[in-house]
Amino acid sequence: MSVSPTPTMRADAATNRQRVLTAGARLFSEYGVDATLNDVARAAGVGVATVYRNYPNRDALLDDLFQAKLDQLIELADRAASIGDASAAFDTYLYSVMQAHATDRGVVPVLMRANQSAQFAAELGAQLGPIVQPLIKSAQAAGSVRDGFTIQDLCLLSAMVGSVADLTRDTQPGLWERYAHMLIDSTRPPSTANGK
Amino acid sequence: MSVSPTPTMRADAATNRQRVLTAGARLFSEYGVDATLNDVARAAGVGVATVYRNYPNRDALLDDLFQAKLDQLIELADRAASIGDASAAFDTYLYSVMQAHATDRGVVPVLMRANQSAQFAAELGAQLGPIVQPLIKSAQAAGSVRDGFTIQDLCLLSAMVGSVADLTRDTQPGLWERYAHMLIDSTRPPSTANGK
Amino acid sequence: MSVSPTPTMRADAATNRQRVLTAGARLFSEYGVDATLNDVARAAGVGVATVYRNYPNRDALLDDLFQAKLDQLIELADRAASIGDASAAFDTYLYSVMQAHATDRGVVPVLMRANQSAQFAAELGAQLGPIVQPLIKSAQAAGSVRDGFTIQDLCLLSAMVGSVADLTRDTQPGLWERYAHMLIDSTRPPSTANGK
Amino acid sequence: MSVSPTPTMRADAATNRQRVLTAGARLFSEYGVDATLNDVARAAGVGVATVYRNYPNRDALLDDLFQAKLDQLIELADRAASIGDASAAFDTYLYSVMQAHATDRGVVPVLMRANQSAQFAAELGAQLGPIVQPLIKSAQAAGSVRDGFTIQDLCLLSAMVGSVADLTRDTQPGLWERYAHMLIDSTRPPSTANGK
DNA sequence: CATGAATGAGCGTTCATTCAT
DNA sequence: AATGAATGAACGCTCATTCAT
Repeated sequence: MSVSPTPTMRADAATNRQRVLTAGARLFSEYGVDATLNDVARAAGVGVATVYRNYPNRDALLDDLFQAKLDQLIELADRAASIGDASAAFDTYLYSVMQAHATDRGVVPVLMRANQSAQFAAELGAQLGPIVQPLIKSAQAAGSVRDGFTIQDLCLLSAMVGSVADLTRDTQPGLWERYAHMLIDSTRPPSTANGK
Repeated sequence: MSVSPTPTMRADAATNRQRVLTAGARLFSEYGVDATLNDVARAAGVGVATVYRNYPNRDALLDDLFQAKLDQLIELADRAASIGDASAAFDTYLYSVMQAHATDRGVVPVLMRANQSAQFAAELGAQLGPIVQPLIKSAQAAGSVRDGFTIQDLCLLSAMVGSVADLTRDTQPGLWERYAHMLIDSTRPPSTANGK
Repeated sequence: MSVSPTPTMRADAATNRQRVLTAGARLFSEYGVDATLNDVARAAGVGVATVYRNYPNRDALLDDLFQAKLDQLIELADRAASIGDASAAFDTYLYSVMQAHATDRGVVPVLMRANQSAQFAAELGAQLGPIVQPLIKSAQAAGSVRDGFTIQDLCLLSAMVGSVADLTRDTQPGLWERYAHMLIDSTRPPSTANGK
Repeated sequence: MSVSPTPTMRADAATNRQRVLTAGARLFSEYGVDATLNDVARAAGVGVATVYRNYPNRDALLDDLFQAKLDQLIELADRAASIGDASAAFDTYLYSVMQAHATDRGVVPVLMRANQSAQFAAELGAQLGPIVQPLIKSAQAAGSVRDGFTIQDLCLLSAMVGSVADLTRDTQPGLWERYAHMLIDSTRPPSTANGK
């Protein structure tokens, strides 16, 4: 006796939604957010209408991608959190996020909607905060990150690296790293005269 | 006693060309480079074809805007150069460029073509270099700017501020200044154990 | 029992493609090849994009029309070939092709691309040759067509009739027939001193 | 001492009109009637408005070109008429007109408006008739041109050669001559049983 | 009266979104 | 529920024609 037809279909539907999401992430990552939905559909191996069944419009897909990207950042944070040394953990995390921004053309436009919509901002804070906040706090306690450094700083510093990468990708592909390091340095506490 | 007879007729055409340029600058500044040429024409109060007469294609307009923006930066540099103190001059210049990026959405996409085309890069270097290079050198000599800091750094740091401004304009309009200061700080020489 | 499942869906698409083709043929036939693709779309009762889905550009539509017109000529040739008398067969064919050119403004510009592109010329030769060549050969053997008469002659003679029809359609609709007969006569072998 | 200013200006105006006409003739001849009026103006070395001052619209220029081309045909007729032998005179004239059509892309569209407007037809008949009619008549009297051959035949036969030239110019530039000869042959009287 | 800059309707084409199958 | 063909508004751009100089 089958477990009713719906579960099966749900699985199918869920699969399709996931395929669209994955394809969208990949295309936006490689070609930027200008990729057309037809391209996404084709890449996902489904019809356009399937995309629209799952996402009423283009933005809805981006909204969902937001969560996906966010998950990615959380994953990175979890990994960094497992590092013993607080300073290293923070640096690792910040650098990995910067790298994500630099190599994935989709992160900025998808994720930074947080800065344009309170809803996204709240979402990001709620999900990322509990993991990243401690990372920052610990690093501050360890003296490797200045006071007043916030999660938003972390996000925007990374976005900046992403913007540099965007501008220089074609001509100087690795250049973003120079600025990544500069920005990481800028998170350090201001040096006092005699160290301490 | 008029200098030459032709300018009379050109006056109108030149006016229109200028109106197109200005309108383009304004639209690109406010709404980003995605503004359509029809929009530019409407904003300039001229027909589409007038835009196309002056600028055979979209890029040509950007090219011209490039020069206009460049002139703006040169103007800023000249002003800064007139400041006696080398450190203050540098800081003033960098900040003013950042401000330009932050308040004008057109600067980055128009000016940063330098990072995508050798020709623009050369132009920028040739025109800006002679004025800005001394600014940097003097500040380095004065010990307020780290060695290895280049004009490109200056451009990209400013572009970063522009990207932050882009992302936060709607919700936190003045936020870019926070990052402007952070980045200016990052141009300082690394602190030695006992400071200065 | 259906042959295959796909045709079902294709049916609609194929219908539309056919409608576009037909509308194109009609418009080009009546108004010449200058008819716009928007006109074709409107005449076909479909949106512009439907035209573009089927034919990425104007030439693609002409390419397809090329084949359609070619099929028409082949049909005419087949019909003529079924006539027993070689001379009558040739005359019938030539006249019918001339008639096609005279009454359909689209034939010349669509079909005569053969004279501008080797590819089309080859296609035309390959498809029409095997049927028309015998027609010519037989008529030559029967002494009603001069030696040296080629398929190209046949095409160009017909095109000429088309051009006359074009020029005189409005004022003297049937005039082309006069020239059709003149040209058909010009295919006869040169008369020898003592006739037959 | 100037002969009053107006005559001078008239001369200027007439000169300009002539320059436009000449430029139009040349451009249409080389590039076909699709050449833009701006092109014509530039080629004539005048502003567009000067073109429009002389010709209220594009067609008006073509109308005037009509007369120019007509003059050309008259000139050819005059030359042919000076040939002693009636048959040779006719052949020469017909061939030269065909040549004009074949080498001048403008002749057909400009001159053949005669077949689309009674007015032009009348004009053509009135101007060309008195010179060409005798040419035909004499050739008919000499037995080298069939009865019933008219001026219109002459025009349309030439137009046909022009159309062939148009179609084959790019790939087989000299081919039109083959058809010119064929068509000239077709003007001969039908051969009787015993020839001559 | 000559100039050539300006106009705007219209072309070919693309893409987010809808709808028939 | 899934497909992909169909839609039409909108873009970049051209050119016959008009108008300010």
